[in-house]
Amino acid sequence: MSVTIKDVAKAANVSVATVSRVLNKKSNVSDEAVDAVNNAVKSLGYSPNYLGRDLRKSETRRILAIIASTEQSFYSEVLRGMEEAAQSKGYDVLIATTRDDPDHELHLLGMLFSRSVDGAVLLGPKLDAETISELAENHHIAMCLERLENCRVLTVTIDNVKAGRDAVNYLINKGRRRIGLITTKLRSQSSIDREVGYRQALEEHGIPYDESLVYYGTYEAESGTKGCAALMSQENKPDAIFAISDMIAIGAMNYALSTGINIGKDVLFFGFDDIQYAHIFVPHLSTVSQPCFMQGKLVVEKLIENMKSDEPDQSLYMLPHSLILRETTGD
Amino acid sequence: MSVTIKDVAKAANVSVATVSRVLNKKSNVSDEAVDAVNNAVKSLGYSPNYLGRDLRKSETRRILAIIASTEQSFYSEVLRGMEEAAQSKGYDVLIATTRDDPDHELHLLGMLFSRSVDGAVLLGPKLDAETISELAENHHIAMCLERLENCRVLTVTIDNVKAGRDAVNYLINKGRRRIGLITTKLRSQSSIDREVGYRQALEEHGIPYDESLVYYGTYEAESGTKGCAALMSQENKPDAIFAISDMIAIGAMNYALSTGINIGKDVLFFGFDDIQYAHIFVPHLSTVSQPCFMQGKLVVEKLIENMKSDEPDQSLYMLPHSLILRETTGD
DNA sequence: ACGTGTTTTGTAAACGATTTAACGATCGAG
DNA sequence: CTCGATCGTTAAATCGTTTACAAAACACGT
Repeated sequence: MSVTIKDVAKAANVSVATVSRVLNKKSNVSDEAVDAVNNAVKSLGYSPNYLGRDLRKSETRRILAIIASTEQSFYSEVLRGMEEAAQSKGYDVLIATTRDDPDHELHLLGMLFSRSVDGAVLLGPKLDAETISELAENHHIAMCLERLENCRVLTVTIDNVKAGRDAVNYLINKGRRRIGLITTKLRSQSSIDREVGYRQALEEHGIPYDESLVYYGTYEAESGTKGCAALMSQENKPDAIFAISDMIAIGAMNYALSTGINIGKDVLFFGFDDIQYAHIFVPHLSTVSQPCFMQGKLVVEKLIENMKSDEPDQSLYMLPHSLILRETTGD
Repeated sequence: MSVTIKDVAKAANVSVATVSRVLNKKSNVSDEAVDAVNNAVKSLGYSPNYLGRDLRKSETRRILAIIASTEQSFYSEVLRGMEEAAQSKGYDVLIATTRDDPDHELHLLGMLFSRSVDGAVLLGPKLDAETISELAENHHIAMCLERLENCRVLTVTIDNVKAGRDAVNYLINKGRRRIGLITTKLRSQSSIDREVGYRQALEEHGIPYDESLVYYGTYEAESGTKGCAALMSQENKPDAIFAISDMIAIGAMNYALSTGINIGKDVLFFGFDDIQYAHIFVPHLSTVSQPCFMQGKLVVEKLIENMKSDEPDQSLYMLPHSLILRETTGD
């Protein structure tokens, strides 16, 4: 059917071993042989079957990035970082989506178990810590953006507790005391951490925690709108709102805009992630910025190191975040 | 090193053929053998090496989606459609990004040439029509969202000419005569087509084409802002603006908002794509909606059909679009 | 006991590459 | 002139599966 290394060997009048050596730029091969092989390759339009090659070498030089969906443009920079690191080591990055289904996530990890990729990075896993820990014992798995409590897996993320604390501290230092929190009911560790940070900031300043200022919704913008409406329609209105994602913050601001609230004066808004729209939406949103590119780069670098070593690094790396101050905090 | 089918065979006291038969749920194998194999598999923690399997069967049941970057959340629905179709036929979808580099796009297609995937779908290719046509002669390639002039490749997209015409006709029917166009300098076929549609609509209504109403920029929101500023600061101001993407339209509206223009009355705005932010941004954006999910689904269905047939379908399928009317056209 | 037909099993040959071991040729040194 | 080292090359083993083919086991009617 299709042209194999044998056909090339025949056409070049050498053995398959010689063809292989030429293709892999090994030494010990005469100039004439090199030319003959290259000509044969070109004239036959040969390209090597990697299934055969990978089987023999038992490595594919491919890494799988498993994400929930491509919807969050937020992942984009992380993936770029991953690709940068991968490329510099001669690896490719493939992406697959779990559609928020743990079973499908497991199915995708099957590519790892069945040797179709050399390693996998989970960005926002749906599987539980124990399952992942066990799988990571025998396969090269890492996590990025999210950490999991008690998970024995190489992880690269930021300190979400501190980030939440920093954001809320900033609002407090701006003289605000009644700070609303809009978060999610279904909790990822990062949203839990951010809420913990929120509480710590209040505590540091002796502000009592008030559950009427906290709204639990979903990750959608609409949920932010609802949350803002709920918080604003009660007696004890907040004078600032911290949303655990920019999307939620933008939804919340939509409500504020529609009711004539002066954003940045009457009520301050703080988001999280610094997505593209955070500085397109008017008024521009103050937010916490994660080093996305660096996280992606680091996790792949460490993962590849692990693939070479037999004493795998299971550390938790936390990269520094920063506050981006824009109009919604009056800056 | 790792456990193979041979180890399982030994542990279960049967031949490798029997193990293979059990694993592939073939008939003609006794219940005792099935049990013995399953137990061995479980106790050894065996999972089959797909490199061996794929090599033997010379198929991987994987399809590669090649996109420019994961930034455009726009692709998300298309990919979901692709996955839906793929899954129902027992295929997986992998995603890889070209980073707008034709060389890298070719490198990724290498996965197809080297039999690491069975087919590839290009979403917004950087390679030229002739190159793609040639490659498609010997490999299973399809295109989605974008078409290429004179490209002999299975393609699923919408009729961008008609879509552009429909959008502009709508503005004209709202009584507008000076309709601005904000498009891009670096042209994809779809943006060319949309501009053609713009001209056709003007012509149909006897409105002369006025090049001072057309701005050529980039795909960024900022470019929309600049474009709007340019169009609005001249003498012959437009009374409506058609942007070839929502992102550009939102950027354009940012300028309008900052200068107190009454969007939806003084100036109407029409976007393209119906991205998530089109109905989050205030005022809500009127736009052209593509059947993203369906395009993804169809292209994979047709591609898989092609993989089974030896007379590959190279048709151009154009799915119907629709106009979404919101506040920016006064609806 | 024997042939016949039906399951169930095992053996061995692929699949397409890399790599090891072995070979003959060439060359320099003693 | 011979021996050992070096170089270019080849034949064959190997990677982990699937599967065509053959053999074995079993059931059954005669």
